[in-house]
Amino acid sequence: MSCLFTEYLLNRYGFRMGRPIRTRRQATLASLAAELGVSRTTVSNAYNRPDQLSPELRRRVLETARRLGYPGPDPVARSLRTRKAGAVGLLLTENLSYAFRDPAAVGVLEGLALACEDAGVGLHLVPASPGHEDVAAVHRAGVDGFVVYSVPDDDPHLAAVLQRPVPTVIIDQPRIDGVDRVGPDDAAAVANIANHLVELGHRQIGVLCMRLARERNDGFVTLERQSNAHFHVQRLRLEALAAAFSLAGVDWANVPVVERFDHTVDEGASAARQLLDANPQVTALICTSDILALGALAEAERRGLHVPGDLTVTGFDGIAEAERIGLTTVHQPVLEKGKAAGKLLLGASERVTPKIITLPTELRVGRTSGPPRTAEERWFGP
Amino acid sequence: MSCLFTEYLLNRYGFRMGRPIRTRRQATLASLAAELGVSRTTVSNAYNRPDQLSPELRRRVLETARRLGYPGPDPVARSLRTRKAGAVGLLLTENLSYAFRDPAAVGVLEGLALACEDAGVGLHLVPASPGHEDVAAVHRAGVDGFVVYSVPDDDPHLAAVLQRPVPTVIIDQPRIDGVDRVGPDDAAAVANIANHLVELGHRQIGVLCMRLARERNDGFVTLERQSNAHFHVQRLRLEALAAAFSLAGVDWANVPVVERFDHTVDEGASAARQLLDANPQVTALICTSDILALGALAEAERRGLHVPGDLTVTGFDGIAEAERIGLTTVHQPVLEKGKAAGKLLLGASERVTPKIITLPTELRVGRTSGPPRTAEERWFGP
DNA sequence: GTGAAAGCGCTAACAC
DNA sequence: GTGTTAGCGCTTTCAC
Repeated sequence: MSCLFTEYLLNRYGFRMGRPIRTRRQATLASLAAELGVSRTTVSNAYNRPDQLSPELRRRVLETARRLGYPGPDPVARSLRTRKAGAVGLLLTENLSYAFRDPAAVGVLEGLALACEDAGVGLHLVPASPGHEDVAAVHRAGVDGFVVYSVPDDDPHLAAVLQRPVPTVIIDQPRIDGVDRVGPDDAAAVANIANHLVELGHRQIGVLCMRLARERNDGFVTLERQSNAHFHVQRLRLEALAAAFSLAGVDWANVPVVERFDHTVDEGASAARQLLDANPQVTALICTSDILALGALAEAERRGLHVPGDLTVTGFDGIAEAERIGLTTVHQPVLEKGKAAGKLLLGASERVTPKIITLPTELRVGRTSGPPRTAEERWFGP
Repeated sequence: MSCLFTEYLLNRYGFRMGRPIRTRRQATLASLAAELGVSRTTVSNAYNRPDQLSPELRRRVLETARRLGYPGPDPVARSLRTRKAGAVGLLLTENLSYAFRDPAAVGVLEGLALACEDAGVGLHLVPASPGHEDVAAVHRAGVDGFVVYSVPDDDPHLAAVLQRPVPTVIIDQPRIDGVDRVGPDDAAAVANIANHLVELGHRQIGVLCMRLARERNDGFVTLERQSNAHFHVQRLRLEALAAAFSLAGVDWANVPVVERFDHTVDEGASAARQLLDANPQVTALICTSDILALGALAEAERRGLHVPGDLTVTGFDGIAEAERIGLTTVHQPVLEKGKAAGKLLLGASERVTPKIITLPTELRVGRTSGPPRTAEERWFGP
């Protein structure tokens, strides 16, 4: 341990235990070569092509490097020369906490990280502040490609990414012609859940959805805002719901839809409260994410509503906690989504035609959906 | 949108819609300068020091850049020149899934990411495969510093990090002299929970803990393995428990401790099963993480044990789900941990004396701990 | 098996 | 306000 410590000081400050060495951090491949009386090529080879040296010479090089506190070839200089950064960038705009608090997003992140790990490349999280239009961070990122996860179609960071001369893969949204994309079959997924509710007999429904644009609008959503949503996944889900319920005779214009900017369980609860306060007749609450659904369940409990007797609640994503409590939801393979994006990107160097990967989803009926009670049952018990 | 598409193709492949341009990707700061008949400095200034140019000239430069498909200064070349990578590396060895499945780890990640975002620097996840001793990834990472999160003290990646001439901050473990560290006051935290259980009257206890070393050992843990653990946080927690219960007259040598390599709810359940099968007399299960505790609760339910009547279960970390279900646990400010590490690192350039930050923890008594039932009560009801 | 030469693309003094 | 000069530290043909 003490050895690690000593070396750390030596490398970081250029001295051992208070005894300063000539100059702080000067060792370089060239200086090492000079010290050894060999050429820079040889030193470089000692690190990158061990088979091009005699083992003995190599040992000497490494040994001297150690003595001089040379930490090996500088990664940045190497990247410049080889034109490979050894990292892929990840852009997830609009509030980092959004990403890390959502297990579905974390799943994507994990999948992507695994794919990167397999390929031995780093994953560079681009600092894209929320309001802050600090596009510079995108320009500053030394990466061989970008993965963009679920951003609005008018995101300036996205525009900056597309300007960079490297391949890009978009997960979920937005859809851009000519750019690789990985996403679930949203329309089918939502149709599934809608049909499930229709068959159970629900006609009085309400919807809780995530943000539809970059500006905050915590409250009811007009039809216009629904169809102008800049997050096309949310737009698509609403459209699919509208289609399915219209077919069942429900007038979509009368279906209350409540939006939340922040994606948290608490916001889900408050959204449910807002919706139910104004529409107590609702028998089913469709949420466009499990997180929101978890909040809706909490609110149902607070109101003393029995689920699913008094209120059916459904989610979207299939996160672990939802599964543990038996939430009816649409499961999507988030890990695979991230992995697929990673693989697509890492293999994208040569391809010219863009690739679209659509992942399957699965309706998982749990304990939170059931037929609505009749008014009679509601008053007099089942 | 179509505009984005066109530009993307132009930048990535060097042509517009199938019409190839001279050579694929040649535009560079120098070529731009040549085209414009100005010096490279001027072009550089157009991007980095807008105040050093006439607005008119700057407009012309940017306009020409756009026409030529010049995507702005190459980040890697810039990094080489400025000696700033604009990113910090994060090392979390030993299975990435471990990190992403554990909300406590995700919290740290989030905090760190927020700190980076504030500073406008990227967060570079170093691909450190589990068994794979691919230390090269550490050497290849173009970063200005490293944060190391909870790795064993004999981790080769850690050794490689300390060899790099950049500042380093370690979160949780290991402790290394001379290296900055951020962590909770583990000993106090564990003592708290131990005293809570002692006061409730528990003397027949069992412990579920996370991996203690790099090799897998799913099962009971000898005293020797406990005191040789390479993850000092786990070692410390066990030692603190031993101290507290010994004081209460419990012979620690007889306390069953079950270890799990993988950190998942399912493994927590199986560990609980293994422990309770062999020690049915146990009245309290102390888990060194909430994840394991969640599993223990599931197993208790499966066995028909009433919590806390038949079995008390405690966790560690204070993750959101634990809070929602009322788990008795020790809460630690994971987000702050990540943030503190980030700030420490980002401000570390000038400091020479190492800094240790200890974060407070808090015992949160929930619904899963209570006094043990007497044998009589167990058979005949409360 | 080893070395010399030629940059990768950029920024930062400092002079004009 | 603009240009000249020097590298940042490395890899990579291609001769020897």
